Amino acid sequence: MKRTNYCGLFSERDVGKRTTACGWVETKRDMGGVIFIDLVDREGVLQIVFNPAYTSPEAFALAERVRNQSTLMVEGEMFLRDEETVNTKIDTGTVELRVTHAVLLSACGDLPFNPAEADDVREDLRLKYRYLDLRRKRLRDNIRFRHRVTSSIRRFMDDEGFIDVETPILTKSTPEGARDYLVPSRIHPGSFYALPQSPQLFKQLLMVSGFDRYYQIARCFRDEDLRADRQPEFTQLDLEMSFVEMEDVLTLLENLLRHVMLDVKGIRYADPFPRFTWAEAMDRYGSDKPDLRFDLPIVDITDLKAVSEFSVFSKVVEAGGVVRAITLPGQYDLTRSTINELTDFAISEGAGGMAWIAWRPSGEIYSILTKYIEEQNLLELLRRVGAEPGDFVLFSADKLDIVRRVTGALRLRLGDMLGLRDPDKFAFAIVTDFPMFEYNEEEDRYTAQHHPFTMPFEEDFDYLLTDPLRVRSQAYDFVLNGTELGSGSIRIHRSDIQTRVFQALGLSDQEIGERFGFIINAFKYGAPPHGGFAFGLDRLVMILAGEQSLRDVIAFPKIRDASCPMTDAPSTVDEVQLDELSICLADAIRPERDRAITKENKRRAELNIKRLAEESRLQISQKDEAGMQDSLLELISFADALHEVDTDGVEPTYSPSESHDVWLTERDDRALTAEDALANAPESRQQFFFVPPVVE
RNA sequence: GGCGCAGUAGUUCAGACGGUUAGAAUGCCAGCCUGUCAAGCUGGAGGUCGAGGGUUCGAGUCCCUUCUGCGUCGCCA
Repeated sequence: MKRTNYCGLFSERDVGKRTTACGWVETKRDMGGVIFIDLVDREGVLQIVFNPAYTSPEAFALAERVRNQSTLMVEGEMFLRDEETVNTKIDTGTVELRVTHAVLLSACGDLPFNPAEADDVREDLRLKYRYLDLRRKRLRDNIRFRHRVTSSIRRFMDDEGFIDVETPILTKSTPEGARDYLVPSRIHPGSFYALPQSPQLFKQLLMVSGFDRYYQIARCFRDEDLRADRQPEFTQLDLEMSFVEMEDVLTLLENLLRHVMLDVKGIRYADPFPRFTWAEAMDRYGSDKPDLRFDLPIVDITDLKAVSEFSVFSKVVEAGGVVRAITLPGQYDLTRSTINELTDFAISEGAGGMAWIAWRPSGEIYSILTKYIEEQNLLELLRRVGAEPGDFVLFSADKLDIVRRVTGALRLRLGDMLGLRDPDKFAFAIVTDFPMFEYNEEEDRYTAQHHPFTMPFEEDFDYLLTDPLRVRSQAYDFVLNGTELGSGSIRIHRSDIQTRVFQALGLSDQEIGERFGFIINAFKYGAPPHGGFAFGLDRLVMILAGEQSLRDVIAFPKIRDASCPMTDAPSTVDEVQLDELSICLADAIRPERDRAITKENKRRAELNIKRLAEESRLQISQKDEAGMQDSLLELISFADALHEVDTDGVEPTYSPSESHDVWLTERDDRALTAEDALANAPESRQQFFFVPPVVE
């Protein structure tokens, strides 16, 4: 079975040639005497024509009854189309294959939905039939685009001397970070592997081993709740470099992203990627992942005279808070309801309220603030925030972290409102100097903001145990369009510093030893200074492909409850498997599992032995009835179990008897002696199987 | 776990104030049709209005409970 070419790749060069094409029936146009079929494969569409003038009667009959999404192989001659029948919408629109012979390779049954026009179909249905869903051009294009991104990355990493090394999927659970996916060990009852949240420790150990430059397109697992941009298993480009400083890693990453953007999007970036320290990003954009597709900067006005004149502001300042503003150029005429919506939104983000100024083009300042603030001070304020007549200015005053959150959220909301978040624009940003720790109120301890292997700034070493919140780390993020693409850091390569960081996180010496002993140990045998990065490949592809959900760039994604509608994973397993793993389920989830048993009980009720007995003209006692019921149920469940058995690829069995079975065409020609045949008989006499008498 | 949106034919959707037999498009089945390209025309089948309860003479529509999907917050070093 050979095709001449992909459907979508035929051209006028093939005209006049004997041609074979294979593909899926996308649409059929049956004119009665002539039938057109759009045959598609991954490369595109080809029109094939059935006409009794040149098509065999069998092939024509096939074309009449074939249904959409069936697979066909057709043979015929390629013709140039008449000028008026050319279809400019498809690449092969100037030619058509006139079919002489056709084979139905596989018929398509009733479709749950038509993949040719499935863009609006319910997502859960699409995911249940993901193989059909993936026939859609849009998804196919996404998956192929993803492949282009990964190959571009691999080419770059290769050229830069990085070595692709695989790291374990079955590994050790570590207490920091996200919830682990656990895998029970059969050989070590009660012990568990964890699936890696990232190859973090292994890549650091590869640096200790001297590989110098490592990368991997690695699957990572985190057992946390899903979002449109978050899957429980996802893919990272993971890399690590030795004998480097932060600048080296940032330069490499920037070059990588430039390379990829040019490769897959044809976009060349003239300027260096904008860089901010964490504090700058938080102050100017109210976020550690600023969306730089638009400006709308946040401006601090805490020190202005105008602020001290308005008591709502001045009280905040006296309490150590800040006052900040965002200017919307040309938006002086926002409606009252829009302003109210923005105010409600600010309040929902934690603000107490939202003051604002509409500076009319006439120069009139329209605002409640004019009642409290002298005009000259108000003008100074407007100058500070860069406003001009015709602009709208809004304010947030509160504690620093609240103002950052509120202004950051407002800025994005305003960006959406004004249509500034252009999906065709790709704005990168680099954020550095993250705080080393943050305080976790729930656990009443500090946790690492990046991860505990991040090197603090040397000048902050002394605060590690005295004032952890003051410690900055040599960590950095790459941000694209307001989404965190990934993060990295220079790592700790000295065991003494690593130990102090663990102590700052509140880990006891014993915990440190048990959980991380191997890496602290490794650093005792000569470790290079090293640093690296990991970025979310799925997210990068999603943004570049212009999709809103990771599910549209992953071939077989999970849904919101982390399950897979197609395979029904995760699923319960039988007792035998659990026993082997020394696992017993909590009482609380038993009822769920006992559904199978309920089914059994239902069957018991349906099984009317008395009636069976009457129909068989048998008289049975009550005791026999119960026994019979049990035996029958046992038989039924045995049949069920047999039904479940996967017999694909199992050797057929043979009967030694001479009798013919019309269904069983295979024959076993081995000669069988009587001894062989009776080998398992409980009792045999003179080559006969002895059967004890049943009826006296 | 909280909040929001959605659930009506295989699919995508409409369904006023609660009122006859719940509609459309598409798909499916049958018939017609030799140049279509989202082919067209004629006819037909197809519904537990997510499920359960309530109010009512009467519920797709109102009320309560519940299930499912999506989004969002918590969570995600």
